[in-house]
Amino acid sequence: MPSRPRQATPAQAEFDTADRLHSAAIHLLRSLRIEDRTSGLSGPRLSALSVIVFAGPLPMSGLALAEQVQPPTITKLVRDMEREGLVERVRDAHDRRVLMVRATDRGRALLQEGRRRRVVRLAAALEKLPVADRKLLARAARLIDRLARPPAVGSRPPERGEAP
Amino acid sequence: MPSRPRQATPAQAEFDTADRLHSAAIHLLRSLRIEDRTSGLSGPRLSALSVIVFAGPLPMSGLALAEQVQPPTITKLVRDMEREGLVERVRDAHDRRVLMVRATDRGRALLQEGRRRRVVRLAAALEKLPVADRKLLARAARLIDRLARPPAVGSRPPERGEAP
DNA sequence: ATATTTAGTTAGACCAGCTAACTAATTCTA
DNA sequence: TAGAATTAGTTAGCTGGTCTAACTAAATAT
Repeated sequence: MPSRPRQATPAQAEFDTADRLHSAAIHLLRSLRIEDRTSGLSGPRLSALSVIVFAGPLPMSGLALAEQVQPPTITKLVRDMEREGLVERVRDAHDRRVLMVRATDRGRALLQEGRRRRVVRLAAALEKLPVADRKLLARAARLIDRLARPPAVGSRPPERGEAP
Repeated sequence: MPSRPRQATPAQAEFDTADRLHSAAIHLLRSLRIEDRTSGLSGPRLSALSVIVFAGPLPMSGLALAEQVQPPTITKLVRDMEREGLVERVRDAHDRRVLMVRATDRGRALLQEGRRRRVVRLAAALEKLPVADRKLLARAARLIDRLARPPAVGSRPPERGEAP
């Protein structure tokens, strides 16, 4: 979609790259979403469950922060996942306002499976690429994720269980 | 969120990369979506409008194909964008079943502006990266987009205005 | 002339996100 | 220490994007 008429804007190259990344992300997620119906785990759920499993039990607010969404979004997400037995909410003893979320065994198991399903097609496509391209994408993935969390840059104390 | 226990699976490295790309795409789009409210153009709209502008007037079905979504999704998307004066639908004279979609001047103008808005934060972040990283991301964006359109691979003739 | 195929829409569902307004628990302060 | 302010989370209600199933209308094939 890019390849628009060049104008003498500063940072035109960066703009184009940003634009292409944007499109690529949309198309990537759309193509992955095909697997949702069978796996029962959408992208956002998979992503949240992943945080819950690997960043240990954490408060609702922590999850909202990690996922970069507003609290009500997390309320709904966790409520639905709780209904399906993937996570549990436990009232914190020290501060009875906070609810700690943790994964159930079933949640842990489904994370593996769901992730495999959702990502397997992409992984298969990756296998067909030349080694250099695969390496490039591995590095790019890390870069993008760092780039995509601008409010956090340098300002958010690392969450429990988060890589330093 | 990856960094899971290594198992001796074939293609473990590709799986991890795919997983990371998945997360990165989710977080990227979430971070970009913040600009939506001000621009009036969400990701999907921006993406569709971009196709309409640069791939010229095209039938609804062509847009659905390009965007990799089902026809009803396009019906709604285009209907809403038409309401806002961004695109028009014209009955094709030769085959009166098909509706050609084309951008209005207003649509064209808003595309520029909306894209700028939505992507400007990311572009700014890119500018702060070392040159090598920027180049890497530019290449990665193209790779990802190609990867993410598996049904089209090799089968779709390049659209007008699309880089060859 | 009818049957089949194709393009698009409508209806109805679901999920993910938001803001605004609320409750309950905690902490601050006068 | 009583009341005010803050914090954690929920509820209600909206928008948007996506899907499938069932439909209409036009074109094509038998």
